[in-house]
Amino acid sequence: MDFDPDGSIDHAGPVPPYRQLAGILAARVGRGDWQPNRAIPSEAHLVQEYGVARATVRRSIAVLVDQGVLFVVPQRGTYVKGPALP
Amino acid sequence: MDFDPDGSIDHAGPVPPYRQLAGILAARVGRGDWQPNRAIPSEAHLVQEYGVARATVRRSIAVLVDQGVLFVVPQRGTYVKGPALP
DNA sequence: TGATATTTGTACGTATGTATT
DNA sequence: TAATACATACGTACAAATATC
Repeated sequence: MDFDPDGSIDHAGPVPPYRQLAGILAARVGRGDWQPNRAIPSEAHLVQEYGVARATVRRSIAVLVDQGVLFVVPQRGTYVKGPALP
Repeated sequence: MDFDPDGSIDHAGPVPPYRQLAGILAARVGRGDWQPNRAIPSEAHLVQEYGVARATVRRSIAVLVDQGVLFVVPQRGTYVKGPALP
């Protein structure tokens, strides 16, 4: 599955929003919207930007954490995974 | 962490309910309440039995699926993982 | 020192969809 | 046809840690 980094969420289609958002965010990481070891927008921001519930945002992030694309620092933010820091 | 298979959920303590329930269910599996390749009670049943939200039950199950204790068959039920069937 | 804002963690309840029985 | 069971999503609330002022 390939997603458009500039796409929006389709609440009617067969692909659940959390998968769409995971794909969109992954595409944005791949495009370089956010650099390695830098924070992506907060969950609250993504809720506003994509018009989904926070639980949906968190589920999308969980998918990408599982895939090794992002990592979360509690009470700090969610970051783009990069090469190990020396 | 070890949990009492006959314990209940403490909503006040420091251990979040989803972890408590995961521990309790794991203890019940270990004790043999449910046999391998047999279904455990439904999510709705566990909601009633332990007095937590369904999201909490699902989160507990997700932990145990991740640990290889249970597996889920959509629209069928949640099962105790056992040795591979011949 | 204290207060406030931000951010993620957890939990609740409710609703609808889909597949199976 | 109806009931059951899991999948997904919404909104809301409060806690805890961190950052800032």
